[in-house]
Amino acid sequence: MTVTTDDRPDLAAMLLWLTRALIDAEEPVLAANDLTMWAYSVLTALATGPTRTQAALARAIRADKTRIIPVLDDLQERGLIERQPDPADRRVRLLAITPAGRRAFARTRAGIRAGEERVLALLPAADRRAFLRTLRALSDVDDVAAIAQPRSTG
Amino acid sequence: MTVTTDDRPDLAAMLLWLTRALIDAEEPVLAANDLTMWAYSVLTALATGPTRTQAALARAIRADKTRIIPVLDDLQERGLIERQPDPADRRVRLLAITPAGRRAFARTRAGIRAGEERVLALLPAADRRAFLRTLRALSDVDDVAAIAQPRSTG
DNA sequence: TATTGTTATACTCTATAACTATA
DNA sequence: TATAGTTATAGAGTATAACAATA
Repeated sequence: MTVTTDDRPDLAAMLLWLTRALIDAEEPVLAANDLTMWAYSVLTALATGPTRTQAALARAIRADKTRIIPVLDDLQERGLIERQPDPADRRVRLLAITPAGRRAFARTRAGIRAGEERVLALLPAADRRAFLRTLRALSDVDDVAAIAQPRSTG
Repeated sequence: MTVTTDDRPDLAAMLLWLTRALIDAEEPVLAANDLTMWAYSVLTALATGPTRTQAALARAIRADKTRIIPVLDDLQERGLIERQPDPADRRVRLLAITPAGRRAFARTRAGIRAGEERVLALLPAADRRAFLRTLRALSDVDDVAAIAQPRSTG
């Protein structure tokens, strides 16, 4: 035989179902902290990364630049982030998370991580470590989509 | 310290990015075979599972029952599936994949698996095996969302 | 000429409600 | 009274185009 047909669902299908289930499970946690998934995504990027401008933020969280504007408006109104004009480039608005924003982020992430722990607890410790390590490696890959294309090394 | 804050992105975030990249990569394969993601999903269920009715199919692929009707119409018109009234229950229409549908499915899945192989090839063989095994275990879990909820064991 | 941020709009996707025909 | 399948519609989510300000 020329092709090995593993008797398993497609990789993307398995990933999609698992991801959807986790995101569904996180919804109540986000709601309890008055955050949408996008708002949490923004706080995460500002709390953990060097993001400064809105364009950089949009790239960091893989969102359209127009997508996040209402989100930023809301977070700013609630005092969770700050937006200040950049004196060096007056087109740009510099973003920063506030102490209140950092607290909201920490609280929310703790809830989300707790839910993830309950799922990961289904796995033997060694499997769990290996899974997280490999998943992290794959999600660190620059352009998975390009690698999946034929002749991507042209 | 009471809580271990792993220095990593949230599980769901890593999964979501990886999944999106894979699905993006599969789009050209699906297009080359004149199938949407939902159509491929339907063919997969009918080719690999015991699905018989539309309601069962909708449950199997986690879609709303109204969601798949235009998809079934199209697949039937193209001769890739058959829909026949069930003599035992005249409300029901029994679904079946045709030989042509089976060929289209096999061809498409081969293309999708090839793309997945290129991504999985980034991993050491042992990591790859462990990742697939664990992912399969997690995606086989009945209700991940319920497990992620606090007090789910009531 | 290109980029940042913004608004408005159009488009896609999905769920909801309402219906029929059967059970 | 409940279920399978269908249709039409409304809602949410997203991207696109066009704009003003600045580089």
